[in-house]
Amino acid sequence: MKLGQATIKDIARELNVSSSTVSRALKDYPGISDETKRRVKELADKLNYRPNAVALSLRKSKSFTIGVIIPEVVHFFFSTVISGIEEVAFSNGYNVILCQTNERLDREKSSIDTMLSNQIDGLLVSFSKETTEFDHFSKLMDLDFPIVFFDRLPEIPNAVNVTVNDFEGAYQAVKHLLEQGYKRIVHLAGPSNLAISKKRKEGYLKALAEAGIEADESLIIECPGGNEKESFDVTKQLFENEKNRPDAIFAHHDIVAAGAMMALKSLDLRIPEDVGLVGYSNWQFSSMIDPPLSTVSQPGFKIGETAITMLLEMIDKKRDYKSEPVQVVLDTELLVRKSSVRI
Amino acid sequence: MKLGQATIKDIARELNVSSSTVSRALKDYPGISDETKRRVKELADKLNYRPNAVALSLRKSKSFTIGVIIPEVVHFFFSTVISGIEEVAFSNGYNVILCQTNERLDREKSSIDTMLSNQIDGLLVSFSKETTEFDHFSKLMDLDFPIVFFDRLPEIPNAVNVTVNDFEGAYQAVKHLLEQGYKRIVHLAGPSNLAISKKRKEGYLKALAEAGIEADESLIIECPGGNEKESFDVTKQLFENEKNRPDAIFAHHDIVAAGAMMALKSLDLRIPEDVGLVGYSNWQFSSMIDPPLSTVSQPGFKIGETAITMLLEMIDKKRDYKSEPVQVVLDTELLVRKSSVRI
DNA sequence: TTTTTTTGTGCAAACGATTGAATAGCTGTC
DNA sequence: GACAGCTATTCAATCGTTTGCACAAAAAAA
Repeated sequence: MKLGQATIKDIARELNVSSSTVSRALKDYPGISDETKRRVKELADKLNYRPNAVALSLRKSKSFTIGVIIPEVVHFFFSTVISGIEEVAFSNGYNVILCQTNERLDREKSSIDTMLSNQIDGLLVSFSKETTEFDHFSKLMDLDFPIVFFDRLPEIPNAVNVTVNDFEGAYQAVKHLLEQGYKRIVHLAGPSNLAISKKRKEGYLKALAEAGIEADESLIIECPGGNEKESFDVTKQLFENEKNRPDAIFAHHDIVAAGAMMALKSLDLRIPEDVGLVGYSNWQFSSMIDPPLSTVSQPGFKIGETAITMLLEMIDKKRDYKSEPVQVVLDTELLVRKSSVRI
Repeated sequence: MKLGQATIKDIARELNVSSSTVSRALKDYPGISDETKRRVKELADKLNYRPNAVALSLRKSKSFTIGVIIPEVVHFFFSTVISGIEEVAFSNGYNVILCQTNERLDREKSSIDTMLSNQIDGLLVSFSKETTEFDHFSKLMDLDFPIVFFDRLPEIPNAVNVTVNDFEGAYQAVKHLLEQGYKRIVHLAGPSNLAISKKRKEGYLKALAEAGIEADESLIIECPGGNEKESFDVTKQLFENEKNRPDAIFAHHDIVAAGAMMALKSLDLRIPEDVGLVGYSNWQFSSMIDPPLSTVSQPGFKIGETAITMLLEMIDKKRDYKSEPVQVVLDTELLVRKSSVRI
């Protein structure tokens, strides 16, 4: 930056004092005469002096910048998380530098590299779908570098993380479907390598088991892509045949549910009368579609807030997360809308 | 950062050479013996040396970081823009630091301040709804600091910017409604202080004028909040009365349209048979609601890409935007879906 | 008046990397 | 054997800020 920004040196030269004096005067150090302080501050004001954060970073080995790694900004859930992160970071004087991996491991690794050379003070991570080994994280953690994982959990012992109670959320959702009298419930599952997918599936299974219903493996279908096209096709195929047709769907997330909803409509099946439908994540559109989609809401903003709050505590060493690792699990909330209510 | 990151000095010490030698060896400067180069590179590799970007920034007065100011991440449109920005920035070795203003001017100003003290090389801005005077931008521009505005245009002569052709988009949308035989078309408008709102309204007016229909001011209603609740209420009130009831809506964006759609449904009005509906921005959900919403799609990703490409050119002085200011206008696309087709 | 204490400033090194200029040790030439 | 010319390396300053220590002058105590 050219920007002719005034520096401490400029002030010092102009006032015929040393840089040290200016520095101290600006920070109201004791041992500087009131007169000098006044003159320094006055000039600083006039020149619109703004401390050079880069120089400060270098000097203090602290950049007041934290890195955020997420798969994709355009996922509504992630954008709410970012919003929460931003909010707390900003009010604590931290900057947020953002990298999205587009679900790719190589991008994840190189993003971390650039961020590290930019001397970030800590990292908030929701890793990519491709990430199955976690050395690039655990190496950093061994060096005491502060990392908080959110939403997606790494297979690293004692990793500090914030997630939602996916198991419970899924359990509640399916239990609700059962209470509404639905019997043959399909689960459109997420990518099997993500912990969240497993948790949701387990919740689904538990609810069935509790109701004394034996799980039918043919009703559990993985939708790794997570787009509406995929689930449209899957659902259409599943419900085409009248014989032994399922009567409800619990989807891994709302986009998947939306695809399923369209498939059901194209088959002239009524929702919720013929088929009940519950999604996950409470995407922005869920309440606006017809019928409004029942879903499990995840507190995205809260996740972001919590994660960065913990990260800042790690950075400031206010709490020793090493001896007392923390895994925060936030509650989900089942939002019952029209798509799953038939009694 | 503790991180015991190896520095040039560490390598120098270990190898009993000076830092300068190490620096030059790493960059294959001429005048360093092959033997030394080999040893330096080998050790650098072994120590996993990574240049300190902060030190570099300070030295070179260039941070390879650009700042992005947007109103809110959770707006789908903005998140696609960010995605485009991210992509190009990353592949050019730039970092993105992100601040959302939550539509507040004070946040906007203080964000810019922090970003500047972090020595960003340039700024991409979509300013807040509250921003009505632009001194905080024009001051910077006078100092030749690179800024590109997107989506929202400041009242600054010669500001470099990227927008979509909102006028044309709105015009096409309303023309389409007219072609479908709708006659009394409501416009649920955006905040009147934003240029985009004006442009869309003008497009609406032009289409009407062309069709020889006199604009009825009572059919143009501002929805400054832009949430579905607001437009729900407005729409309900407008359509409640059978007498002289409007027969179509052109909404300032899809959320507003979605609110209107719910209101219409609650009045048992059929879409598109009784009332036609077109939104704006092609939010993710628009294709998934029932009926699927016709809308004007804005190329968010492309906007991001274009804006940062121009910014990088300004930063690298590849092009002189000062003598030849540029205002890029990207085309929108009318996506005709069910909500507006009745013939 | 001399010594001690206080007050206000300045010096210089440091953070990590770069870079123009200086220098040391060669080899080769006349 | 003196000196030019080359190669490989080091010196030192620089970017903007902070901070331990030294130091001078003035004020207070002896």
